[in-house]
Amino acid sequence: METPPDTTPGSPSGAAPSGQPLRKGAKSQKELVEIAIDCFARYGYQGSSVDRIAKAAGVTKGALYYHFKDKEALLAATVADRVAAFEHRVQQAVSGASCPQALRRIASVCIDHAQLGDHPRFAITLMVESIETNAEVSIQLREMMRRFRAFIRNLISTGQDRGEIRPDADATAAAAAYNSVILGAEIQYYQDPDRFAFKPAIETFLDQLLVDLTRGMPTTDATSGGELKE
Amino acid sequence: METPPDTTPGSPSGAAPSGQPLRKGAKSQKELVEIAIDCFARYGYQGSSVDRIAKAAGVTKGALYYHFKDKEALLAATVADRVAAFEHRVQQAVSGASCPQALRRIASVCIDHAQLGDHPRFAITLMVESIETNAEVSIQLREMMRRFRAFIRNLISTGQDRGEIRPDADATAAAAAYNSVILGAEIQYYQDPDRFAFKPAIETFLDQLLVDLTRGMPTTDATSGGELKE
Amino acid sequence: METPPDTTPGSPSGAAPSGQPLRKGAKSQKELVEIAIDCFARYGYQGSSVDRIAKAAGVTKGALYYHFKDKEALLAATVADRVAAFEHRVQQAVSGASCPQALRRIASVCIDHAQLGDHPRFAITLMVESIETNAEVSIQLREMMRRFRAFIRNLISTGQDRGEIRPDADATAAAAAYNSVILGAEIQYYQDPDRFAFKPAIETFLDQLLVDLTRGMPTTDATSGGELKE
Amino acid sequence: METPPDTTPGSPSGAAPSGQPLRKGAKSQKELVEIAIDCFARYGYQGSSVDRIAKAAGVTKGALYYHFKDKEALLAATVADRVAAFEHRVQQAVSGASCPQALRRIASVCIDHAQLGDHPRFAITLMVESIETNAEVSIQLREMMRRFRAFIRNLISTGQDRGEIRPDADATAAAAAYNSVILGAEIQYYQDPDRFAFKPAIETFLDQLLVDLTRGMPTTDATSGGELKE
DNA sequence: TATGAATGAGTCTTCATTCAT
DNA sequence: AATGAATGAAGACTCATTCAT
Repeated sequence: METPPDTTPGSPSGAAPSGQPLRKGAKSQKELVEIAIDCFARYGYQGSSVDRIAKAAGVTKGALYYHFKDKEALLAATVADRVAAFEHRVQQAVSGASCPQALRRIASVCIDHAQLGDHPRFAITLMVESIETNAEVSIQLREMMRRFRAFIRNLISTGQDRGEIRPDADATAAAAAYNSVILGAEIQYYQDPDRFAFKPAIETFLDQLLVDLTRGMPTTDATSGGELKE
Repeated sequence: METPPDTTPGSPSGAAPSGQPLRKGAKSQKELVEIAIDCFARYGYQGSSVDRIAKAAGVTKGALYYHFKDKEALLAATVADRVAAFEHRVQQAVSGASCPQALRRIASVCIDHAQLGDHPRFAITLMVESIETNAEVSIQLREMMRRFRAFIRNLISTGQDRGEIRPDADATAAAAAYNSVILGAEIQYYQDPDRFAFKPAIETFLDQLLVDLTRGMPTTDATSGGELKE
Repeated sequence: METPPDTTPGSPSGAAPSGQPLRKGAKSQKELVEIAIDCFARYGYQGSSVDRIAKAAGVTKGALYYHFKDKEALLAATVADRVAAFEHRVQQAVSGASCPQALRRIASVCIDHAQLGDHPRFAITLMVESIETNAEVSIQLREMMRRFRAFIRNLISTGQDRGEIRPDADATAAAAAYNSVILGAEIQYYQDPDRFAFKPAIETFLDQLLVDLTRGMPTTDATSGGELKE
Repeated sequence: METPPDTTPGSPSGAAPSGQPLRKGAKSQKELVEIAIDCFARYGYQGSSVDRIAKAAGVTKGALYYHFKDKEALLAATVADRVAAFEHRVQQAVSGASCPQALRRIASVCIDHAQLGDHPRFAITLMVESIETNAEVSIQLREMMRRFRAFIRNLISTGQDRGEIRPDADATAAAAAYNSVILGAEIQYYQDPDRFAFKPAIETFLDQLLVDLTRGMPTTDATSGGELKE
């Protein structure tokens, strides 16, 4: 069970911070969080020693402790960051879309998110790891999932109100299924990126879901999954 | 990140073994594996110290090391056990069923498995944790998932050959979606057993999937998900 | 600091025990001692776990504990065995020889002993290791060395009485030097068997010693080191 | 096989370091090495637990691991230190001396070294222990011994070139004998400091050796071992 | 006579955390 | 704002020893 050393990344989020060039190893709090996210996503909380994170960031442990009370505080910061980013992204994706369109766009966002390696895997890894070992994080991530499911459910309900979705559909169950496919597909993709048919799995599901939800409704473009093409 | 102490379970497999009483707290190798599975499933590999497992089993660390070369060997034994059990269970479920029936039955088996707490969560927890930290286990679990997807794909292909499934369906993508819902639903269930609509999520998916796969085919009973009732 | 596994030796002392063929792994106390000597000689006391010795002997630890109260008792048995064997060998070598001859023969015995791998290294290894860690063994080996030095000293004194050795020689110092070369040469030989000139070192010393001790005495054959040829 | 606890020594190198007082029990890397040498010399590698060394140094195990990657790295540091110190001492001893003088001086250095308890026994203890258990250290010490033998051999060869030593002497064998006596005498001295005639043993050998090597050569003062008096 | 199973103390090592500077 | 040095608790693993059979 050894884990390979982390290749010290530069600023992971692309462009260097504008303005004053920070001195040797100096990192802003935000950057430390980004790097911690990378570690936690890859190795989990227990698998990421403070020293490993510090080394990946090119600073000493002391620097981390200067910015964060303890390891859990660092974790909390990363979780908060990821949750906010995810919800922001989802909000962006749906603005002004019909329900079917929104469902396709959100899925698309999740796929991109997972494949572009922003900080993929983070939520899933921590979700699984923290269920029995870190109540606070577990609750935060559970709440995030609840909000996400509620969001999807609302999307569908609103679609029903708008006449885009058949009124007798079970919005809660549909949302649960929707979430499940995305989550399950992501895990399989992380586990086996070369052989798991990531996008087809989600597209297949979406096609079926939308056929089902819009059965007997006036046709819209979005029903026939046009937007998921890369 | 404290984890509660494990309440020492009695012989987990039900009745005490009649006959020869071993030494104080003596446990057979098989029993040790069962208990280790419990721990790994709950706390992950890194979260399960050898001492914790030993205490849960009511033996000392030395006893564990007598039976297993090291912690990884114990892990390997648990993984092998779970993989075999899962595949056996799936085999059982499908014997003599039509494709649609088989897909419903396998889902049913997974749901029961997850809810009855046999040793739920084990595969998912280890799958996520081991991706970057334990190549051997990661490979074993990846192979298991590949086999499972191939199995589902074959089920569908066979269904196509038999005329149960529409011939132009994409068996690979359908299998990937099928796997995804189950996996994703399980995680959400473990994370939020009280609020996640486990069975409805999977049923909703299955109904849609089977409607899609059997479109234009002669109707069978299994299409209308009768068997998923508990 | 890993040590290679011991290749399970058969009966190391050559011929199988006459009479009843012992059953699987059964070993006489004598045989266990021989094997323990091998281990202790190679890896030292601390480096030879009871399990390692047992495995080398093809028995279980329990069997060792049946024959010997504890690990130290086994050690004591090996030390006693080696000390007795060494002193016996030396006694044999000198019987009926003149002092110079005896000194050559004893050296010869030591060289053969070291090179033929009877149980070489044992005394040295244990001597060095036990100085601070095992008073009993240390004393036993110290006594052995004292006896050996006294023996050599007596040999020389007797030689002086007999007129073989010049009377003003310092028998004690000569004995000390004699012992030193043998001991020091053995260590260097064990450490570097391919490159250390084992026999020449001792021969050179012996030649000089005997020239010195017999200075002004009537010449004997033994003075001119004939017997050390292999 | 119990070993007495080490009496925590103060700063072993004499006066306390003036100036900056470090943390409670803080020791410089150099000091840790000195203390480790003491322990290894006395109890060997296996007999010196990291905890024992740490306690002897008045620090915690963690402090040791802060400075040295693992126990073997600490060992390596001690070996390197000792080898360098020994070779330096020998170099010093011979500068500008004739061959016979040099041989006497080096012996003198070894005797002082052993008796003044600088860090005696270290090389011998580790040499014997590491032969089968630590290839790296074994090689380092073997190389040191080879260099030392070569050094003595060169000394003699040079003496031959200069006309101090008889040209038909076997320099290699003489060097081997020289080394052997010193090594063997040291061991016996460590084993039995009260009763082993340390200096006489070596002097006796040296006298004989120099008589032999300078046979037929113009006399020098050094031949008649004046300098070995304490 | 010997084994298989187990114990508990001890060993090497890691890690979260602290703190003087 | 950050570092270097250190701590102490915990973790993986070993080992001498015991004992029922």
